[in-house]
Amino acid sequence: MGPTGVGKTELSLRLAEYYGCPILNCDSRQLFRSIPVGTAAPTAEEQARVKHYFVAVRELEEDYNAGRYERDALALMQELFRTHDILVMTGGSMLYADAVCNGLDDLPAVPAEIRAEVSRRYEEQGLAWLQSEVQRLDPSYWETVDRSNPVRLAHCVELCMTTGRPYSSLRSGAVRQRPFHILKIALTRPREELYDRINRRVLQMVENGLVEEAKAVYPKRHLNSLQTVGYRELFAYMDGEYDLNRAIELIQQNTRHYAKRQMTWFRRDKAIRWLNANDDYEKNILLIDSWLRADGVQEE
RNA sequence: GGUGCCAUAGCUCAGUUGGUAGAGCAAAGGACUGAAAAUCCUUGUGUCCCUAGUUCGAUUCUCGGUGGCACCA
Repeated sequence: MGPTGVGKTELSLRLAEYYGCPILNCDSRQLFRSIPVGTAAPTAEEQARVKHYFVAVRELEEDYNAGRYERDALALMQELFRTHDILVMTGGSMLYADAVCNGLDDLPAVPAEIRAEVSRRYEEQGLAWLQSEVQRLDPSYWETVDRSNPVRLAHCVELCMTTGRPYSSLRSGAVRQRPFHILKIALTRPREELYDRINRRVLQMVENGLVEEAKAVYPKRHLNSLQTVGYRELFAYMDGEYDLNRAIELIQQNTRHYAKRQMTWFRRDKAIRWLNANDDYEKNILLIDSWLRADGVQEE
């Protein structure tokens, strides 16, 4: 793991080469086809070095989420562990990583008409409607939920409507035991350096054709998969809201914001072991190897 | 050269009928079990451009200066 732009790709490639194993992508946007430039997906050359899974395997239209990722990842890992002792998973989507490591509670899929209904009433009646519905349908969740967050409230209402039960009664928060050992590693580097890399990477993406890529998917801009840094700003630019330079500045800024949110999540996870992104790859790989030995995963 | 307007938080600006000031953005911190590159929450002391004057007290009024903008020559 590690914030966007910290340098995960190259270390994960070398680590996978070292152990002779494939890489499972854990990035909620690299999963999709059609947006490789803006999501900094592994290139053809990188994928030629190491077999990758979960890269460019979903259509933008698909309703994908962390729960589906958990199931897909566990199923694949069960297969791969038949022929590999070690697997590398890399990516910055923390909810997806947590879904694989700790598991999510079993929730039914929300029927499209319920989702549409909730979304319509929220648009018509605003946050107050969501708030009063949560108070009515799930008073216990109301006590703890972030009451200004429409996404959280809507999710609760959708599940109450789908199941006829309070959403909170479906939540156990239980951590699942996995049939494999997990070593969580995160890369870090000084913030100034990280922000500088992000700023430069955005410019590089534009040189690599990000604007053209965004133009190609512009007709699909309302899809959830395209509610993504780098695309939203360019869609707004194409709508004439501001010029290209402004769009680029905003992409840089929003990417920095994203990296900051990722850092907040990492700091909370005490299981994470940290690596300095400026250290030699060799040094970091040896360190990881020693952690695996200490955990009893690798034999001496 | 003349006249007018402006000078307040990193940026754009508001405001103080004279009692040392506050919004948005930025930035920082945080939350987050199915939209998660999403969504949401918290945090605002800064020679109020400089000098002198009036005043118990000036960022606020007056004179001068400096810088910027506009108009007229």
